[in-house]
Amino acid sequence: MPTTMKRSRLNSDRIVEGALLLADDVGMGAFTIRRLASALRVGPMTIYYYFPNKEAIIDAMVDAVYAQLALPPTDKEWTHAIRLRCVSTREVLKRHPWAPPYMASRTSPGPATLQHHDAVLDCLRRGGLSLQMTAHAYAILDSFLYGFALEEASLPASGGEEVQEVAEEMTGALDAKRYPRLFEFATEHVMQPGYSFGASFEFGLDLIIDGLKTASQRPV
Amino acid sequence: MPTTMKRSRLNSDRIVEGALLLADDVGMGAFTIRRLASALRVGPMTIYYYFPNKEAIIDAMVDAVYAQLALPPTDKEWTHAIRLRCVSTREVLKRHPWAPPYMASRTSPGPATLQHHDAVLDCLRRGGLSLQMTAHAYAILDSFLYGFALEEASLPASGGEEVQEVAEEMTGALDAKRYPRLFEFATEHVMQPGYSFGASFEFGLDLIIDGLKTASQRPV
DNA sequence: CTTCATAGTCGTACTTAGTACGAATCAGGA
DNA sequence: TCCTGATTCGTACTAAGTACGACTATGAAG
Repeated sequence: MPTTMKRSRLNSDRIVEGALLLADDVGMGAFTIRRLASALRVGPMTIYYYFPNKEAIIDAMVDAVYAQLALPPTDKEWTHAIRLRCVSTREVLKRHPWAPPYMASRTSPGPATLQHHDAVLDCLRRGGLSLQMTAHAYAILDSFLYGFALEEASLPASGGEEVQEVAEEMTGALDAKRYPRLFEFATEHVMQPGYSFGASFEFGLDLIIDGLKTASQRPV
Repeated sequence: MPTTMKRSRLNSDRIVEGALLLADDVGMGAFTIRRLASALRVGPMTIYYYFPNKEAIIDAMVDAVYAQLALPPTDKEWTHAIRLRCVSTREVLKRHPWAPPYMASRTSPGPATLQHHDAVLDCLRRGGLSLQMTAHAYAILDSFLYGFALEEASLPASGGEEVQEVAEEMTGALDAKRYPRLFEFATEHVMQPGYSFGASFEFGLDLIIDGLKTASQRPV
């Protein structure tokens, strides 16, 4: 064994990788240096050889998330390209439900973050949108993406029938007289078979992209 | 002085009030029981007479935020009523930039929260939207509101020219060759006089409401 | 093969949090 | 006056982030 030593050496990438797994698993509330170190089987202080502080680790985590987002393909019409990028973003954010608040609030973007933004801006500009319309489009789309991910993150594993079960519990404790519409909504929609919060994602995404397309075709 | 004693007694409302002020001021990262107690001029443990733990305080804070949101007026067309409610929500969230992640993720809603949701659902249903379309509308609108507030919260006091200054700093450290579109966007749009991120809010809100109106008028 | 500089790792300890436990205080009624 | 329940808080335990400096292993120089 020439350069590979018995216990593979630690490095920043391995730390970020472990950090993502830990955050995905326990959430940022329980994400601590000590737990991260423990997961990596090193002492807590070892982390500080590679990162100056916890903030820097979170910065790197956020950039690692951006790196997973599909860039809008350059050979498609901008509406289709952006749609693919947004669907990909939603998939990634489902894997990293802790991420949206951190993605929206970082002030020191990493290289993957910059590259991603540059690619999205390029897609919109090449699609013929004005700078003003590009700004609107990007703000609206990302607000929707972050907000939707935020809401989806609080749902119980949005796949199965757990949503219905939770809804049943909550509805039981609900005053049907005081909140008739909530009651109606819960019993006649959420608790129905086939209900899926996620279904609103594609509907909303298409609604927004259609609106942007129309607006961008309007004369000044 | 009959019932009013020298030092007004503490109570849950006063605690929540102080908690909102503190969180608005220092953010949730620095929001601690000790600081809250200090601001209220009591010992840290006094808080625990009124709330079982920090989580319960945050629940109460979130409900207090919901209590500030204007309900959609019942005597207007649903699109106008919802629009007013959304504009109000955005104003409130600007005052409480810490709130969106907490509002989206609470699992024990308070009375103001329930009432608000009930009123919004009522507005949409009375406007003729199907349950399915109501679900879409609510999910999309709130995603947009939370996401937009989340992004706006990370901006430097979105009013003045600080945005331009920060943009100039960031642009200075930016590789214009590697990220040409970011560079273009920063120099030719963000740093221009009159730029305002917030301007995208009303544009996006109207785009979404228009889309919802159109969709709700389509046959099944 | 020994020696040593260096990269990498961690033991210890200080500071700040949340909060359990129970003692101290204070107001009003008996 | 004395008791009782409502408040308030002092003390202390546990868990974090992280400064500081010591310890170790590895590969280069002699």
